[in-house]
Amino acid sequence: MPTIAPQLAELAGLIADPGRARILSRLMDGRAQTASELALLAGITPQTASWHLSRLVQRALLKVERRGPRRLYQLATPLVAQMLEGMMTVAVTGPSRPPPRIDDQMRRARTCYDHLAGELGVAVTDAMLERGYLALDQDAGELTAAGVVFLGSLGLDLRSPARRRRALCRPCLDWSERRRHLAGRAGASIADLAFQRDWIRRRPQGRSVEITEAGLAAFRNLFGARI
Amino acid sequence: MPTIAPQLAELAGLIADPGRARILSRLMDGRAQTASELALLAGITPQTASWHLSRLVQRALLKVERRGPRRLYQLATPLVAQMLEGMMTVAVTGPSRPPPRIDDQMRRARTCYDHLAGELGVAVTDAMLERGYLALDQDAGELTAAGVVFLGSLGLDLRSPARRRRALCRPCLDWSERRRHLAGRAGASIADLAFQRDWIRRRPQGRSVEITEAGLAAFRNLFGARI
DNA sequence: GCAACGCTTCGATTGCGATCGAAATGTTCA
DNA sequence: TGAACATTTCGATCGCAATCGAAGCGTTGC
Repeated sequence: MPTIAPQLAELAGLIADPGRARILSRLMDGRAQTASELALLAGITPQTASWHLSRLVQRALLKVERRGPRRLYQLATPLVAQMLEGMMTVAVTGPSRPPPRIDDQMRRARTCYDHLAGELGVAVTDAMLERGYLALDQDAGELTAAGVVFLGSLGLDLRSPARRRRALCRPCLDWSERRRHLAGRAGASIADLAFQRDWIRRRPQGRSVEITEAGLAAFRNLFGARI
Repeated sequence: MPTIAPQLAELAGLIADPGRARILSRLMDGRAQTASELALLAGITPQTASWHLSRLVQRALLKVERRGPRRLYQLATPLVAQMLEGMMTVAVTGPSRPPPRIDDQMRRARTCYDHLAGELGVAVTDAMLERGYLALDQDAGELTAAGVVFLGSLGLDLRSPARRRRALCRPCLDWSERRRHLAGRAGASIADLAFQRDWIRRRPQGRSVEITEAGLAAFRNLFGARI
């Protein structure tokens, strides 16, 4: 009875190394990084990092792009990000885990591949739930008619890719807040909007984002988020 | 900058062993198995299996229940199943992976923790999509009004747990068919129904299920599934 | 063409985890 | 209480993968 267990084990083994795990979680925001940057981040020498990166690329967890003499690495597909997101969720949901000391900026606001996470992500999601724009349960979610109208008023048309379908969303379990927040196409659209309108800015390194003055006002007034 | 990378690596390391991976994928159907059965399945001695199982329990991937002199192991939470499902998806989505030889029965019909998968799961999902009962995209899904009515006619009331919310569903990427199929509360309800009405039966071992004569007729006539 | 730089390949070392035999523990039933 | 059985603990062995120094490769720019 051949199963996929060997492939599962192989995949897990690729993530099981601390250095590779650091690299992968750093790339969770979808941006690309050079090999040197990743080596520095992972606390290993460039040659070791190179070996790790080549394995990750070969197994198609990462893709690489040559930019001049340097190579830029990033997650191969959103599917990989989603998988890592699920693993992180379980990783912090453990039994009597020592409370994971998480970077304050990271906890405050960050991106989770394509959508908002941290206190900001949860606050926005809570506000949308309260206003009846959204329904989320354990493993599925739905934008209400009022929600479609609301996002439409912000200039987001979530019907664009496939007009026969309504706007779709899914819940993502936040590993710092241990609360569900909005992901999926709706979540990604809101994050895009926030960057476009300069409500949030990426910090030079790390996945955390900075909430601007305008952003704080927008999230509070437009969304009703308590943040 | 403390991150969750170490915990991610530790978790992955727990899945990275072939024996443990076999055990985990065997338990993906949510049922419990004894330590001996799992040892036999994984092809290792009972003492080695015991060591693996204790690690999995300690890290809260499994929970154990004592039934007389034997111990029954099963996945600790649905969250773990969902994580493994995501990993399996990536595990078979690799680049030039040698075509994973998958057990025929397994490919035909199986359960994925709480919902239908394999050809059967995909066929039922396709039929529901065609009839406009369902909308699925990359990472979210939605039951239409017609879908709620349809499932209601089968005796399924998906509003029960929380009446303020509509019936919710999510897509699950099938690792044998490489196609999306219905999961979430709606998917689980349909699978429950199928077991209750004896449309499908669990095979003594493994996660594959047998489609009964009545089941074949039901899936074809009631759902319009081409199977 | 040559130097500078980023990255990769090679080779040798090291440490940790998987494994199983042997023995201990625990549970049920007579 | 004692026998039968499932499971766990202990101890020793073994193999593999992570690591880094040194050297090689490839690209860019002068």
